[in-house]
Order: sequence, then structure tokens, then C-alpha cells
Amino acid sequence: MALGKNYDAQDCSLARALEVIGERWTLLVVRDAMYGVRRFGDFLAHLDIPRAVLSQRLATLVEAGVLDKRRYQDSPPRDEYVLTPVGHELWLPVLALADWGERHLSGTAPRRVFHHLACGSRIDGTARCAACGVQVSIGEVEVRPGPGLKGIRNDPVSVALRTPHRMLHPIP
Amino acid sequence: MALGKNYDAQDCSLARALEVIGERWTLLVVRDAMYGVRRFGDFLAHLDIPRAVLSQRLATLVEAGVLDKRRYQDSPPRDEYVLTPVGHELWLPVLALADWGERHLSGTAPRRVFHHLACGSRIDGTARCAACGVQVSIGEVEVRPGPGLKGIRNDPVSVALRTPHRMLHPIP
DNA sequence: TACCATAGTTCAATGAACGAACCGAGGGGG
DNA sequence: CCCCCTCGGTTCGTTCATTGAACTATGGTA
Repeated sequence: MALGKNYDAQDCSLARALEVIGERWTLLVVRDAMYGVRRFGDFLAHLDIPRAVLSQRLATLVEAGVLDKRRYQDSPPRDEYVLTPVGHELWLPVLALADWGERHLSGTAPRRVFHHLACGSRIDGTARCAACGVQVSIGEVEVRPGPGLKGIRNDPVSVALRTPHRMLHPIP
Repeated sequence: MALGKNYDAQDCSLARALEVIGERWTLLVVRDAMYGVRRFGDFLAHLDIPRAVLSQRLATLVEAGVLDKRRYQDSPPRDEYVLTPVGHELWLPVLALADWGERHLSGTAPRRVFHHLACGSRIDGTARCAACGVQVSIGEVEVRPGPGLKGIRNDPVSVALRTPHRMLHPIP
């Protein structure tokens, strides 16, 4: 979103954030990374995003310190993209946005529900556990398929998320 | 963001939300509406956004039920854009995003701080009052200029926000 | 050697954003 | 009555980003 036509004049932290995660596809890439997607091909298959755009978005996120690109095997050389601690903290905004979309746009039952690993209770739109009352970080969360989920897609990521899955843990 | 090249295949409430508020400029328009901006010209002056884009974004937000367009005087006929209850609930996502940007991207002191009107204490990134411990809705919040704010702009909105201002209350 | 998998890059066509100019309804002053 | 101003847009040519298909590079496997 850079290149002169950006939000620089805004002197606002929301505008700063949008410079990094406000471009088309970017937040969906982050969401997938939270689910545990790490490989180029898995992002590609799950998002139906043009390869060139995915490549550019991953690079932007790495540069911004949201993702870390690291070698996970040498032969053949393969890299994976993993959320950094800064990326982990996007958990709250992402959850809040998804919760808003769920409540005001979808009109059906939730597609995915998030549970506190420690106690199994659901967490709300601010990542608070209904039972414990504590703020739950993304590492302590499990995603489960919700009643509103339609199992349309058959890419590896969609298939893996049809059963409960711990956030951040690698898919598949 | 519509027209075939959208996020429809995603069956995800985050993607649904991004269809509405994920386009360039849209969330900044919503932020301004939260500050109390209501008139076309004020959005224009504060955002430095092309008129055509602003016009289109406002129409999209009205159609999505985030903003309400209403006549506030008849001679000459003038309309204003006001947040609906659905728009009010974007408070949490917007605050969470701004908080993330503040903590991880700006590197300076906060530009704006949000206080609970009832008690005067600051609220955190999940809109919880530090003192009361309650979730604070946007109507009970006051924005104040923070130590990191640089008073560069001189449009009516920027000027009004250089002093404490109650969220949603009309500017100027 | 041929073939496959992964992770990209390149490129032409399309669509969106930009910014300047224009438009129209309605005052207000002279 | 005429001119000019404001507000809230629309129009339009240029520039920029996205799309989707084809191509490249590297290394492994049969």
C-alpha cells in the first residue's frame, strides 16, 4: 500500500496498521498462518489467491515482522512462513473482526468456534474465556468447526480444519 | 470488493467482514465516523481521499448497514452520514487494530488515548476500563490527544481532536 | 533420462484508484 | 436579476494493482 499514495499523512496508528495488514488478501493470509498454514502451496490452495499476489504479500509481512521466513529442510531447500510474536498479537484484531462479521453479516450459525484449551469453554470476541474470565492468547486456543460451516472446499487446510485443531500448530 | 474477484469462496466470517470494511480507505472512514465526522466535506478534508472514492465508500457502508445517510436540513438540502448500531460494534475491531499498530509499528508514545467517561480511566485494547473492569461501548468513551500526537493537519477534524472529544459526538 | 513437486517470476489484460475538472442545486450580495 | 460561493457529488484520462495463465528454477524420484 506504499508508494506515495499511502496513509502517511494520517498520523494515526490505525492507518499505520492498515499500511501493513490493510491490503487485499493480507489479513486472510494472517488468518491462515494463525490456523497453522506455513507453506506457499497451502496458502495458495486454501485462499485461491494469484501466486504473484501471495508472493508479494508474504514478502510484505516478513518485512513488517509479522511473519518469519525460515528454512525447514535443506534437500530440497524449503522455506516456511511462521507468525512472529508480533503476528501473534494480531489475534485480537482478527478475532474481533471475524466476530463482527459473524454477528452482523453471516446471519447463520457460527462457522468456527474458538475454545480455551485449558478449560474447554468458548472464548468471546475479545478473546476472554467464558469460564475462566482470562484473556486467552492464541497459543492456548483450539478452533473447532461450528454448526454454520459448509464443507465445500477440499484443499488440505479446509480438510484439516473440519476437526478440532490447535491454533498455530502446523497444518496439515 | 465484489464482482467475481471477491472472497466468496472463503466461507469465513473474517472474509465476510473484509468484503465490507476491507477495501482501501473504508476503515479510516469508519474511524472518522466514530470520531463524530458526519459530512462529506469533513471526511474529504481529513482523509485526503479522492472524492469519487469517498463517495463510493460511503455508499457501500450505507448499503452494508454500517452508516445511515440522513437529511439534517432541507434548505439547502444536506445529508449526513451517521454510524448505525452495527457500525458502533466495529469499535472493538478498530480499537484492537489501532492498539496493535500503536504497540508494534509507531515506536513512539500513543497519538490518542481513550478514556472511560464514567470514571476517567484509560481503556485497553479490548475496550476494558482499567479501573472499572467493564467493557466500555464507544458511546461512553472520550478521545484525548496523546503525547505522541504531532499536530500537523489543520482541517476542522484534526483541530477539533486536539482537545478531548466524546466519541460519536458531532465534529466540529 | 524423463518426470514430478515446490516455490516462485513474468506478462498481457482488466479493473480500481488518483486527481483535476466539471456539474447542479441552492443560497447571498450587489 | 446576475454573479459568485458552498456543498456534494460525477466524469474522465492517467497511473497503478490484481488477475490468471504461462514460464522458470531447483532438486528429487523412477
